[in-house]
Amino acid sequence: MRLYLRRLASARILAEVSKEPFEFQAIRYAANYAKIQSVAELVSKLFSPYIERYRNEYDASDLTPTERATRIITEFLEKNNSDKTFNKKQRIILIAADFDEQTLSACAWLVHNHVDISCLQIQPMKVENQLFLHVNRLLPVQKLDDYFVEVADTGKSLAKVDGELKINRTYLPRMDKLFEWGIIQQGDILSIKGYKDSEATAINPKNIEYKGQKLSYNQWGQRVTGWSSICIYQWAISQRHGELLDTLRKERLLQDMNENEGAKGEP
DNA sequence: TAAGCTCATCAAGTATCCCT
DNA sequence: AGGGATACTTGATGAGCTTA
Repeated sequence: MRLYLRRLASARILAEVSKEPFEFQAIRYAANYAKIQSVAELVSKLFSPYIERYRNEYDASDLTPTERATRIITEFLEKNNSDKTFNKKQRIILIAADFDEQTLSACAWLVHNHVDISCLQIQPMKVENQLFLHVNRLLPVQKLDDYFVEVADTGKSLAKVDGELKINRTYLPRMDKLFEWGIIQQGDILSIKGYKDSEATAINPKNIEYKGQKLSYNQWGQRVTGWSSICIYQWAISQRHGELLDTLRKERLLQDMNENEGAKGEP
């Protein structure tokens, strides 16, 4: 944490020295780092020089900075089960004691245009002899809708049986929501798990192009597998993410749930 | 024997048509 | 235009099968 705060301070100083607003600096960093494709590239361009420079922060050992950097990153990715999704998506989180109106306005516009950027206000607090950090998420704003528990969130939906409402099935987000969340984008390549030559290009939430033909997602899945029916989310893999759509939407739901709980738990 | 996988079934959602 | 009936599409579910 200490190291992190010092880096934050460095970034702030850098922003002040360069006279560049720090939100734009963050975007520039995200865009630059988005080009990094592999752990080796990350190690050689960033982490190894960092270890070389701040050698005293690490325990003495026989490892070279490159070996040490590679080991740290690989262990981190394995521990977080992220080795297959390494640097597939960039997220910008701006943290400061306060934000000026121009920064908030620029970030709000980016959020509105589906850029994954958040503004967190962090203020240290002292209550009696204890120190706390008060974290307040300023952007994206918490919508009233986010506090409603939807049918999908409960994991079950209601169905009419013999004139009575009964809980009978789960209802998970569908293609339109996956597009809205950016999990699938126009032009993304999808394939069916275990089926060669099943690659197709996403057109919109309704259609996908497969071998020059515009089909629904289900039609595509049925055609590739030869089955009479398919739950496409459990079979379609996004090449960009390297994961099943079902996994991706569940991860997103979990992330939303955690963020909501975090926001509700704030003082 | 438990866990995971496959795939058909069928309820729910959506689109279209037709009647008023 | 509105609403009811019908057809079509979607996808959660669970039975049966396979694997460890």
